[in-house]
Amino acid sequence: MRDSRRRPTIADVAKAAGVSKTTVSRFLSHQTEYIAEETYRKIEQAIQGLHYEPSQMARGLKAKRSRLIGIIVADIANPFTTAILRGAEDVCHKHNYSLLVCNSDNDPAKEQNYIRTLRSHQIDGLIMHTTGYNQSMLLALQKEKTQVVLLDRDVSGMHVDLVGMDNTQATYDALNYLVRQGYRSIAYVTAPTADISTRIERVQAFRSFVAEHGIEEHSPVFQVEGDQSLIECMTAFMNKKPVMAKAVFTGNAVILLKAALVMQNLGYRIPYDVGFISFDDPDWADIVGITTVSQSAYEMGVKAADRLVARLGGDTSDAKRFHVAAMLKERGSTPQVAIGQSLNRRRPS
Amino acid sequence: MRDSRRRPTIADVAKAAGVSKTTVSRFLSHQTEYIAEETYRKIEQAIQGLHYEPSQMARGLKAKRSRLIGIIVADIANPFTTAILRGAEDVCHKHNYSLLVCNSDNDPAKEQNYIRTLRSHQIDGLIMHTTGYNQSMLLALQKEKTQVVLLDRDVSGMHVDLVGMDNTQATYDALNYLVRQGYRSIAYVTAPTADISTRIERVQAFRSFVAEHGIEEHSPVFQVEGDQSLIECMTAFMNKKPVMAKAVFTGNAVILLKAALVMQNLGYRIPYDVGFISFDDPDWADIVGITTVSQSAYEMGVKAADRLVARLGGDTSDAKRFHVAAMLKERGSTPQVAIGQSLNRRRPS
DNA sequence: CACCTGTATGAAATCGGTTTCATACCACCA
DNA sequence: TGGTGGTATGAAACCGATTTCATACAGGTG
Repeated sequence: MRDSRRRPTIADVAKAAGVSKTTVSRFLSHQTEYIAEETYRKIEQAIQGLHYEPSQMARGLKAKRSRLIGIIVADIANPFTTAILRGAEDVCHKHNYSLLVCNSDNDPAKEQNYIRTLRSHQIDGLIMHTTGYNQSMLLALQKEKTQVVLLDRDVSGMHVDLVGMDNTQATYDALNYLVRQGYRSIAYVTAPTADISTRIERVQAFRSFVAEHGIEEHSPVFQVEGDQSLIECMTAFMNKKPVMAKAVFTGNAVILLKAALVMQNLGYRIPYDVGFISFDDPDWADIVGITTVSQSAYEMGVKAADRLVARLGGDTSDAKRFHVAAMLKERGSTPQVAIGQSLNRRRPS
Repeated sequence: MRDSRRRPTIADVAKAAGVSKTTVSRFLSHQTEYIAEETYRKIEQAIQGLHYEPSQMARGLKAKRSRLIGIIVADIANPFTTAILRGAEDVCHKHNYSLLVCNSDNDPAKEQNYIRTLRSHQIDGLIMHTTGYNQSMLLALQKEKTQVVLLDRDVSGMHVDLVGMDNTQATYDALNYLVRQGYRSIAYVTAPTADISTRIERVQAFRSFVAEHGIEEHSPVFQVEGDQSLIECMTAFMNKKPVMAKAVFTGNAVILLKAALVMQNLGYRIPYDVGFISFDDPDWADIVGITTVSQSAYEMGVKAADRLVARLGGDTSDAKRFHVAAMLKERGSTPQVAIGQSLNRRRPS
């Protein structure tokens, strides 16, 4: 007599169906070629009757597959991350994988910790939105046949698929647009670049662009950490002479929000006193009217998970870089201004 | 000779340290009472040298604990959900649990599917932001000693901890505030209530309140599904005579955003033509200036995970309901208006 | 009839840990 | 000297699946 407080095992099913564990196992893994119809039905009934569900743990132990995919994201509060999660989750679910979600908070130590945990759970694959610091652990993971796909950010020395975007191109596109709109003093505001490839590439692109266009003197890069430094940077930027059409270009939606709030608190109005553009495209950009460089994060999550599932399915083609398209979404925060037009240019009466 | 492409096992460690698997296992589970200092050191070194990490799969198989906690959320794109995830993740990480995140999309069938999957992964506990329909499966899970904590939404007949808020009270607080501000025609806009307890409670509270205050005639409840029906509802509400101070009360941040956009597209301005208030408190409410009923979702996530961890730690006290405080955050979208004041009351020149 | 082949099934080993039970050693005591 | 008890360790069973290998039976062939 089985009691219902214990999960049924394959042995219970075997007994109920009057066959051996082996046969049940064959049924479970769809090796039905040599199973008699009669037997098949009996097993089917036993499983239904017992509400049997095979244990992934036991399964994975022998088969060395857990059907778990780990994903380490840098900041779970960021809408960019959320969209990625949704994309990855959709794909994983479709292929019967489950997602172990970890939030590194952009902290390399926490990230390392999570890599260990995920390894202990025998994840089949890992989607990595990395801080960029844990190269050696990732290489070791890879050597143990755990598939890795990098998302958005690169890790030097890793020869794996990467799904991201062309940051240099996107930065140039945004800046070209701003210049066309008449802005000649642009501040790029980002979290500290640290070892994060995306941020580094964007800052480099920004610096090249403003140098090429001769506006580097009025176009600073601010690496801000914490609210106080943001306030100081914004204040300094807005006070800098000579007054001319200024715009703030933020590196992601979290900073965008903070920067916009700071501006508001300092008494500046968007776009009357300062233009705004940002990487990422949070859903609220629509209602506030912020021009953005949208990188379909959902698509990135989908693509990364797709690549991982393909690798797990035996795809051994060369590691590749996949770029999702960046799209400039023009909204009210970057109106056309006369070149060199000064601050307070169109504040409504 | 072990090759580095195979993960080291406890047997490898035992061999390297010159002891038995048993002793290593004791070391791993901190039963160090009877381990000689010399032995302890040798094991420690072997583990370090091999980069050994015990397999949770193998561990869990015998010990019947996976150190996995499942969480099924209704909508991963909702900032409310994100905040919950962050809270739950923080707690789980602290207690060395990992989070299996599933997104039901408010679809009972998908939810059921996920419950099965999580069961197959032998989760130790489940945090459930439920569609409300899968009571029997949850009861079965519970019978198998999987701890369940409900989040935000109730499931009838389940005797487990629930972390949520006092929806009736919060609804009354918000409506009392609106009435004090002078609004007499309030539309409550929600996704279809279906079997979701939170939504049902709020709608009931809304109906009671408007009846008690004699404003039910001008205060409809809209259960909207899809953008088209939202447009129709908003149009009807704004056109309804007699014109008087109107406000829209949305059931969550996702609908808030949609409704606000619809209003904007219809040419109405917030708050000049219509007041806005909403449940949830997305980060962008600050910059747009939307008054909200904030229910610290992060705290809810933390509390739910805390309860679950406590239960897993052996807490067998009676199932309880935990209410996080709701807080009215007054912002620009609900200015004081003269009672009965009509539409377009303060549109700026 | 002996032999082979294809079909259908089961016994037992295995995965990497934990747990139970046994035991060897030493010190101490009567 | 023999018994007792605490310390330190290991052999083997076990968890619930998969996988390898063996085998029983039916029907066809020379």
